[in-house]
Amino acid sequence: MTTLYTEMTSPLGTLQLTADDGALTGVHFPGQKHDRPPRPDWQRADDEPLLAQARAQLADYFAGRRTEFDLPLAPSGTPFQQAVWQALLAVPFGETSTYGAIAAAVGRPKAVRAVGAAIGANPIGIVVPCHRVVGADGQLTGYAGGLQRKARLLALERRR
Amino acid sequence: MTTLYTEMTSPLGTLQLTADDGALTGVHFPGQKHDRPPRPDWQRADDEPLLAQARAQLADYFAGRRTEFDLPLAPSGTPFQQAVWQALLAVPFGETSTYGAIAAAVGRPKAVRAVGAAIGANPIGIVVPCHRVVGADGQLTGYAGGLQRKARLLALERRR
DNA sequence: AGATTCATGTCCGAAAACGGCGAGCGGCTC
DNA sequence: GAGCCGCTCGCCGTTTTCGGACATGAATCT
Repeated sequence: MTTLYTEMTSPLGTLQLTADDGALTGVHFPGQKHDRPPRPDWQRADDEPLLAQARAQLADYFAGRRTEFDLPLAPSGTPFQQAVWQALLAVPFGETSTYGAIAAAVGRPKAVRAVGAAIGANPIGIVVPCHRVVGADGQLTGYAGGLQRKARLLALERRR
Repeated sequence: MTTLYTEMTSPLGTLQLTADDGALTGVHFPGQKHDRPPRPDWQRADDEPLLAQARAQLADYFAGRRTEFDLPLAPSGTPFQQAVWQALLAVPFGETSTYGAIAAAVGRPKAVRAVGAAIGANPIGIVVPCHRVVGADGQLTGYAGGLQRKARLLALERRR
């Protein structure tokens, strides 16, 4: 049950990918909020099949050649968070949703702020498209990697 | 890093021994305060060398044939608790100490009640002789396994 | 229109409560 | 007086509880 990780460069900066037990568990910009700095008991594994595959799909995404990811995911979090992240996966490339819509989707229409917090804690950036959630009035309210990056991701998806 | 455990019968009731990674981590009377009920991810291992050895030494102790234990111990706790439990090991068979004396021994002469709490949380009963600590006036103030058992342990040690 | 209120899960820090104590003090007995 | 309770209060690490801050938004009130 060792944790494996690798890194890659993207138009938005370095990305760190983490995998546990055959499933992707993290995609972070180093230094972002809630990031997971590599620990000594982790093992760097650039050539591990899953990590290599993830890196390739992300590269394709940034190059505009891919709109969906096909990877085994295993983010760790509370049941509520799991539900929220699951709901995020249903927001398609190029579209956006709102915190209220996600809250409704998980059956807690009033837990809007809680949804905000859960989305903020999303450990698998980009692949779990937390950047596609905006305020009810369309405003980009926040992003763990910085609003700048959120805007550029949305622009990238709009461009197609 | 799997947890192994076994059981044995003693004059004071059933004892449950737990071991992790080559060292003893617990000796409990099932049902006592702060006990650790076996979990599904534990593995019963009556014949594991360390556990068998511990069982034998405890049997000798109850039979009056042994006054000291020789086992690798690894109780898990806070630094303060570790210090207190370490100090307990210095109280010899047949003698008693007081909460105040232990407090002084760990360099916190005034942390008497804290010492009481730490001793109460001792995960390795009998082997780490928390039963040898009594009140300043000689009163048996408490024991996770019940005062009854504390009294009988002290009687056993006095008998020799 | 703008300001205020409230609902809601999780994390985090602060604050309070809780003990397997023991010294000190005031009253009581003889 | 000299002991002997018995009460009160300070001590301190750990655990539990509590209060706020958050990647919000609909409804209600000026």
